[in-house]
Amino acid sequence: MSEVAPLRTPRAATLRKQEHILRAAEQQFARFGFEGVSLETIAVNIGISRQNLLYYYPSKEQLYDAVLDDVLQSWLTGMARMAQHPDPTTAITEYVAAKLRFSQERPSGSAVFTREVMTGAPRYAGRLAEQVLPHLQADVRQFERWAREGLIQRVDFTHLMFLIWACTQAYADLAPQFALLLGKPALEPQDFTTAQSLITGLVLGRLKPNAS
Amino acid sequence: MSEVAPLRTPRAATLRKQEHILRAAEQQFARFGFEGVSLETIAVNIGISRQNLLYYYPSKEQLYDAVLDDVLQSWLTGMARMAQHPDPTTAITEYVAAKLRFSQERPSGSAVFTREVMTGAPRYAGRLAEQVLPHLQADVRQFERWAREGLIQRVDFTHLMFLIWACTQAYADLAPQFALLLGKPALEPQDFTTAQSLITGLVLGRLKPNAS
DNA sequence: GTCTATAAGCAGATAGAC
DNA sequence: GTCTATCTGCTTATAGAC
Repeated sequence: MSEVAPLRTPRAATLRKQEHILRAAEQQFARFGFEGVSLETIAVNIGISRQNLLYYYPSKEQLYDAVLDDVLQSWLTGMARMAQHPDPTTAITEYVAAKLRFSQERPSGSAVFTREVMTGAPRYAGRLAEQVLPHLQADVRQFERWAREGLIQRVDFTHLMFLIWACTQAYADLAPQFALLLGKPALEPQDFTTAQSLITGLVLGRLKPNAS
Repeated sequence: MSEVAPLRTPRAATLRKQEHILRAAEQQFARFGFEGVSLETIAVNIGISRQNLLYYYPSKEQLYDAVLDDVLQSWLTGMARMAQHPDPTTAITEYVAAKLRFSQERPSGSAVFTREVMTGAPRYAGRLAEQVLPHLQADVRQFERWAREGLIQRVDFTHLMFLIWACTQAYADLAPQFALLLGKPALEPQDFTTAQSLITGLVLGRLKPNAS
């Protein structure tokens, strides 16, 4: 009976260590994908042994799933927020800004997702459909509402969301390439500002009611 | 002396087999990245042995380099073509169309690149700067010329190219996710048509001289 | 909780027979 | 050119001492 308590309520130190492992794993999976990462690399990266890592996450697959779940939550909140704004200009501007901020502050999160999708999402197709699809549909319905109210032009809003994702995620996934071609070691805050106004301008310009 | 000929001019069968290996490798590297692919998998995929594959490509790294080089050539021709068109509307429309066609017909090629870039392009940073950068600069100069002639609005053309790449490549790299969210097993020709008019509309709408 | 030791398997690459 | 055999090293995972 004295065994029950420690199992149900892990100590703060345990939670912190799990979080630490999770972040290190996110960065490694982002760069090399599930198959390309060794638990040894993740472990030494944060100064623990491979065996100790396996104590906290019993298998490589469970660790990977935990990383994906952690990233997904950050994604969905942004999508949920857009469906609530009454004004399309504000909603879109803030959504693009939030998505780009995520790319800037946590590029690994975006990259893990992109890699998973590129392999055909074998480990994640289910959760993708169950959790992302409802939010996507809610956002598309919001676009349709704005269109009916005459606030925006009508286009294929699902594909428009795909393109917003593509543009904002590129500033995480393809950041090394962009930086290289800009002749700098890494993207600077100014590049994200430029990207934000450019992406927002592209989308809002196309949706403006009086435009063709 | 009779040894020289076969070494210098490989027979047609050899060339065909190299090409066969190259295509199989491209698909595997696209899905699983350099570290995630085994030569065994590539070999059995086309019905040869791992050792026989190593006869044609002496190492995994040389095979990977050959794949990247093959893909890069297809990329650069499209970029070179845009710098030649006198009319921005035609040039941009055709560039987007060509880029999307590549994503549709050869998604693996795009994915190998994206994966390489996402790992920080350790094997490819040099060639990226040497071969892609000149074409990017030529295209940006063409945009600047159009802007001086009053044919288009002035924006940050380098980042605009980044966004065009992001949008068009997403229809290769993220195609599985898009298809899943659209409720179909794979993207259909109609989806690429929708994407093409949407992307072209976004870019041309923003560059239209009389728009803000 | 963290360690050492080790199992069991697969990777890339080479040597040499045919 | 294609094969069998083999080397070396690294991978995930487990067993068990402390």
